[in-house]
Amino acid sequence: MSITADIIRGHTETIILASLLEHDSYGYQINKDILRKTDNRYELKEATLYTAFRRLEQAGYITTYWGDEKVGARRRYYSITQEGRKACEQGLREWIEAKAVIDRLLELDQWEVSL
Amino acid sequence: MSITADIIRGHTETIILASLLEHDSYGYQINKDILRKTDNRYELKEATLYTAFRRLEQAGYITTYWGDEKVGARRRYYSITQEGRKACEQGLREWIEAKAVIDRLLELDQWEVSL
DNA sequence: CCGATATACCTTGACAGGTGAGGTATCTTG
DNA sequence: CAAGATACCTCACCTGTCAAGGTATATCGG
Repeated sequence: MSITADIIRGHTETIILASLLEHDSYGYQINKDILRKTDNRYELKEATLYTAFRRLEQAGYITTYWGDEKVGARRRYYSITQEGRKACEQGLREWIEAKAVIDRLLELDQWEVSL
Repeated sequence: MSITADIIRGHTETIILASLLEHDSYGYQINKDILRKTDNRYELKEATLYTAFRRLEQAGYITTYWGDEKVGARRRYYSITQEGRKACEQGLREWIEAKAVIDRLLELDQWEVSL
């Protein structure tokens, strides 16, 4: 896990929201999805994940319900709300903007050859 | 200033180091440069800037000296060290990596059409 | 059957970086 | 002479991350 936390910090919520866009999911699964999508390069810490869920719920961006597993550990599912979709889109916009700004500031073109 | 702090958080030090790559500079100037480079979209808060300088100095990434202005307010200049250059390059690598990871997680391609 | 591992959830306290609010001093310009 | 720009700085507070701890169930090899 070479990616330092502070680099990702602030994107956590958008990442979680984005993972709920297509279908409801639960904590463990969301994290495994992240791991898979990034070819094992990144994974949220559990504490980070669950505190983010609480924030998102409080903000009205997600709702939650318990799954009815007959077998195995119980699962708490999360569902993105309409407001959550808006927030996700907003987060994405901010990401695109931030990316442009940081790229500009790090003057990527200066280095690209040698990296 | 639409870019939220947490999005930039963690890049501050790399941004400052990058601004010192070509020539020494001082706090106020560095911030104005950032403002100019980003077309007034982004600017570091002064408190953020100066605390970052202290960290960078402590880490041995920059050295500092007072300018000999005959007129106007005094300026404290900063100079990037060899280690600072390495750290900057490392920060840039991390940025490139993080960018790829976040892009993947936000599945940018899903949206790009509508954004 | 027992230990290890995977699945699945959760909380707490500590820590680090960002920042609002406050301060100092000099120079320019109307 | 007041206002604003230049230029520096610190402190206390806030927020997100995370190590460390906890709970419970299922599977699988030996």
